[in-house]
Amino acid sequence: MPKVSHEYREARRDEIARAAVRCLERNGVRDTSIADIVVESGLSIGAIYSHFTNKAELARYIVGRFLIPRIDELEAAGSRGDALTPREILSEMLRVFSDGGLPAPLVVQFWAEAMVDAELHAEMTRTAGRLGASLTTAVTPWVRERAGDAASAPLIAQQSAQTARTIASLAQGYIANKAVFGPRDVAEYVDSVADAFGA
Amino acid sequence: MPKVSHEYREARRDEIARAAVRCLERNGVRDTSIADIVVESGLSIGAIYSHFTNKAELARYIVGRFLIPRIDELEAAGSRGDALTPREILSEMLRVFSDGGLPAPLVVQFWAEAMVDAELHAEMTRTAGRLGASLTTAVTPWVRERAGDAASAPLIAQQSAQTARTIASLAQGYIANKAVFGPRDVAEYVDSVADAFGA
DNA sequence: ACCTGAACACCGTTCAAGT
DNA sequence: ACCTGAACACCGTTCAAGT
Repeated sequence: MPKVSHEYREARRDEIARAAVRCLERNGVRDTSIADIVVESGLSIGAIYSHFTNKAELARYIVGRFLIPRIDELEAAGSRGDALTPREILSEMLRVFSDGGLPAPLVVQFWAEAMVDAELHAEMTRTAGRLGASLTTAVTPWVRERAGDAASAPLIAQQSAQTARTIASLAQGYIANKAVFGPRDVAEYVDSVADAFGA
Repeated sequence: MPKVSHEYREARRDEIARAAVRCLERNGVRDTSIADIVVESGLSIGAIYSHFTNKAELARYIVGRFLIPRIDELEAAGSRGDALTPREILSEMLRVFSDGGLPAPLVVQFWAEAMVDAELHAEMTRTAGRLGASLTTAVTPWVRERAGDAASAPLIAQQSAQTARTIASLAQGYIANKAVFGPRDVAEYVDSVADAFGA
């Protein structure tokens, strides 16, 4: 396969995906039709269907294309930092998700789509698995420090995974709450969690 | 308006709503059509449209009908209890949302619908407002106790509202996480939050 | 007043035909 | 190979007509 052709194809897919995201931000998942994306992109129905087998695959591409770089940022932040606390990891994660990321209502709509589209659910589980691994890695030093020398490696691994899932939950809680009730300062949220659930 | 007629009408709406919920639990919001509800209920298209102006109003009715009793339960629990901690309030709230309530994936799908349907969003904001008020009431004694005698009433009210929003966020986080990644024990989640964010 | 179901506008997707 | 757009099956909703 010639390289130029591959690059052209990727560029075309990106062009379509970016047009789709503009529609999604304007009207939400439910109210953007293929016809809207046709108009926004200036292409034709057939052109879109020659690059994506269906609307769900386009959604999957968008999730991968726009979310994975953010996960990479988080992973980088996690691996360069040393013994970050869950609070710091959550703050970092929400920073990644809030400024310039996909808008919160759109993230919630993707969750909902994933409940219904098995392929999208698989794609999300895959990306979320990477995210979970990053979070687990990032939180392990903190867990080890608190557990003391007596703790076995499997115990630390299990506790790290559990804490990572909790951090992911709190991030999801922030996003869902923001989507339904409007914006909230990240620092205020994290402080409030610590304040209400501390000790 | 004669009472029997009103009761008949309410019963009919309930019959339709229950048939709809059976479809929703089986196939999700996106994959249940009016035609499905027609089959499930044994009625006709027109019968449904003579009781609900459209699909969104049916969704709104379902939210009100099935969620409000749960909120009332929570309110009752909050007002009979004295100085519950945020942990206890969150546990109580999740208990209400988990056993026998609407399944988590369905709740997420309703959030997504609300992003797109203004009327449903208004209905959700209204029910969520009541929930927020209940949570605020429930958490106020705890906030007051911690603040000490020096704290002014407006400060306590503001902090109670803030804590209530945080509890709601954590509940949403639990629901979203459960919907995407599968079930998790409520007590384990709450303990893990306290453990990771304590002190 | 409640209900019926054919009809309508619109949706995602396909596919024969063009370049 | 990429693209076109008419055609198709299906969706939510309407409405003239029945009881």
